[in-house]
Amino acid sequence: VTERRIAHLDMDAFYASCELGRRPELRGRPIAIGGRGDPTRRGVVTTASYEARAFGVRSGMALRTAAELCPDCLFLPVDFDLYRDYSRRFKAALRKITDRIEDRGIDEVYLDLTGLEGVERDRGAWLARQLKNCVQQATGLTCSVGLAPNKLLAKIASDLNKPDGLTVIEMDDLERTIWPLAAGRINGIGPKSQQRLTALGIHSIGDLAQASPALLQRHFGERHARWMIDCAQGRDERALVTESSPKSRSRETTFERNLHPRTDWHALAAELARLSRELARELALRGYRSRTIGVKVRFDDFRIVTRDLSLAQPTDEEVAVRRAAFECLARIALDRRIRLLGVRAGTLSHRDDPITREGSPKVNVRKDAATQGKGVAAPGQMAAQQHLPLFDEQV
DNA sequence: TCTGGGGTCCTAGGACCC
DNA sequence: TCTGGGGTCCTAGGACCC
Repeated sequence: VTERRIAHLDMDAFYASCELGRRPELRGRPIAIGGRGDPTRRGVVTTASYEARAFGVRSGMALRTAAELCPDCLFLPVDFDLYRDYSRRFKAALRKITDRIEDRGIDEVYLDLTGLEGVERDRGAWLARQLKNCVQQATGLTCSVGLAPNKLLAKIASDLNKPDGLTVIEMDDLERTIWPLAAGRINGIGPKSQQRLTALGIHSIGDLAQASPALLQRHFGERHARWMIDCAQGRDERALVTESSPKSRSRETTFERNLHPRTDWHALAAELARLSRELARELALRGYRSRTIGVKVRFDDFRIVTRDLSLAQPTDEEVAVRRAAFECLARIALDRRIRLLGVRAGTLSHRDDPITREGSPKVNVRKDAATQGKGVAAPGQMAAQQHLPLFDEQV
């Protein structure tokens, strides 16, 4: 059994780099990409150039906050079409080296270099350099590559020397290089898990490796604990996932100001209709049909509520999507101002798929505040019911 | 007016079926 | 009267990732 050689490739400050590729005269200036490119409006930074990062600007930060930290920062609106184009180009270029590629979003991939020509010479470092050259030639952009015996370590490695990095990690490097890192550097350990680990006195990956398995099991369950221990030991046997079909599609909007469920009902309903229309059009365009339509609401206190509805038959039609979406919304008790509204289509099948099941889905009504019918209906609920016919018939 | 938009996967209870 | 054990589907929420 020969050890695998897995690379993780991550584009550097991707959105910002794409913008600079199109407007090189901005090079050297602090720039931040996010929202509509207007820091007085609602939105967050998706990517900051390294010059902007020097001022403390980070992704996820409110645009307004970024503008305060870095008054000279240039703000640009998100242009997904441009980034998708760059994304296609670097992935197509890499595909000439190997087709064993796992797509991890717009700016990341894993590649399995095991057995490729030239890989045995220096454990893959030369090939990893070729990956970087290849991306550079195809896009003019830099990336960072991690090379390791598995995905877990390759991912950690690619993050160690950014930007324009190339980092090789072997099993022998585990204690020296990996164990000192925070547990949150493991892909899959996010803020919540990190906080729970900290409460147990576990900070680094090394702490995790030496923690009592029984303790971890008590706090995280058998499966999760097993997984964390394996990660801390650098163990990861997962193969690359080179093919996958989408599970869901969605559309959502954060309003410029929080909307009142009653006084702003017209705007809310119009937005739900618009999102439904866009979603249906996308389904039809891509040849998908959905059997589960859902709605998501984020209130002004950031609480998120979702409602799903399974349909008798999969659909890609605007009217069916909209009707289901309004039914879902009517089941949510709208007792606060609304910040975000979204529509989701799940349980996707393809136009050409054979029909796998027929008949109606099970009726399974969950008891929640809006469906119990006790007492007075919430204002939003009444509004939703009142306006349902209007938007159902509107084309 | 701090906190986007688009995804995946997991869990868990109840319904329902065998 | 009391007692089962899967297995799947549906729904809601939550963690996490890019």
